[in-house]
Amino acid sequence: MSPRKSDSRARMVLGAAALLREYGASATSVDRVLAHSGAPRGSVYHHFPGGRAQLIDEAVALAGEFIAGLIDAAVRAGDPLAAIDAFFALWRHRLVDSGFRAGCPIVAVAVETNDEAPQLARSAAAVFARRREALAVLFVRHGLPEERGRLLAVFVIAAVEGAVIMCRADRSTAPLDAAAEIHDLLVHALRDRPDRGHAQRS
Amino acid sequence: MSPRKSDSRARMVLGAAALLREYGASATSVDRVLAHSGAPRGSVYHHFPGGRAQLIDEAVALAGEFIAGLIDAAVRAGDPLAAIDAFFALWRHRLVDSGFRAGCPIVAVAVETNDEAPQLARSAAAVFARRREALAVLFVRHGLPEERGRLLAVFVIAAVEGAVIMCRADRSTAPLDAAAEIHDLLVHALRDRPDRGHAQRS
DNA sequence: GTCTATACGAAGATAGAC
DNA sequence: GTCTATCTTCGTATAGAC
Repeated sequence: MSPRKSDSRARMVLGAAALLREYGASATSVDRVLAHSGAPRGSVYHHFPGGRAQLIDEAVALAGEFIAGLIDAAVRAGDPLAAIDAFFALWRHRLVDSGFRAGCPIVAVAVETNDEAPQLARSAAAVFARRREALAVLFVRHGLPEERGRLLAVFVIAAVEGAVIMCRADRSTAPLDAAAEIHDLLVHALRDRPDRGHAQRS
Repeated sequence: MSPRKSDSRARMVLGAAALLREYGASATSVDRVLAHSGAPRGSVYHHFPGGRAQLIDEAVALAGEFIAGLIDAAVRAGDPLAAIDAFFALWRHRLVDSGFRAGCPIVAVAVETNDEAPQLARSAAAVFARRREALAVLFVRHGLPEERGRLLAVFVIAAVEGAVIMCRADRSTAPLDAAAEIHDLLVHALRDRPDRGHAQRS
């Protein structure tokens, strides 16, 4: 768009993503993004005509694509179980490295979003959907039936996101470790067991 | 404490919990709680000397105990699997009834909490721990070994919380439905399969 | 693209009367 | 227990110069 690449614009989006992880969506104000990224105050609405909402939205898209891209790369590399392990390990390292202050920026936006900013909810939903699909491919490649792969992808994404939240609150990686351990058992069980009919729920 | 029971105080705590569910922690301002609960503005700091932080804290404790109490009641009633189904159903109904606006208030606080309000993180952690223990009892009663029951409790709580977040973003109960379906398979698998040694992760 | 200055609202919290 | 100011800080956003 611009005649030359803007450095401060990219730094603002990265800074916004970092603040989303550590402080949540509401606390990610324009002022704090500027302070964190060192970008100049005067050009905020030049780079982001949509104001703060646009900035957050781009940060969500960037952070979302980063994770989904990792999963895609793992699919191409061809070792599904190692890829899932890496997925758990990524969050574990982020938690520890940040002193248990960093969580998932997508979750932060999804939880704090309300009717006044519907676009942010849609962006968060798109990131979740993208991630689910990438992970489902991984499970199917690992030998699960397609339907089970999709269901399991939802379950695993949900469990990881929930575990990260609990890890932050507990200041411990124990919830994520427990989830990883159960996950191993789960994948083996779903691959080995025949698909019996299951009870219908109300 | 007071010579007679205060009505507006309880209404404020309930109102705060409702706002936490629908709008998140940062959006749960004292003003909004007052407007939502119809409580008088003048007595806020009489009832809550600790200010807004104390109000949120009590709302977290109240909402947390409500869910944990449901699980406890299910344990006493003696039908573990029905109890878990009810656990999933509770969230499903809350989502649908609120037009997919309501989430988990504990998650909201946990995600938005930062270093300036460390007590809130501790309160959220306590609620999660309480819920994990109640659910672990349920699984052990269902026939799982104690260690697996504890691990599975963490996993299921995490998956439900994560699924609720995704349901809100997607405006659909599909993630929660998928989690419930996988959960059935998981419980059966972990009860039936012998406890093999599993690979150590870094 | 970047600057300073400023308008405007909402938030938490306190003071002092009743 | 409840009322009505009021203080201060912080947030988004805009205006207009450079």
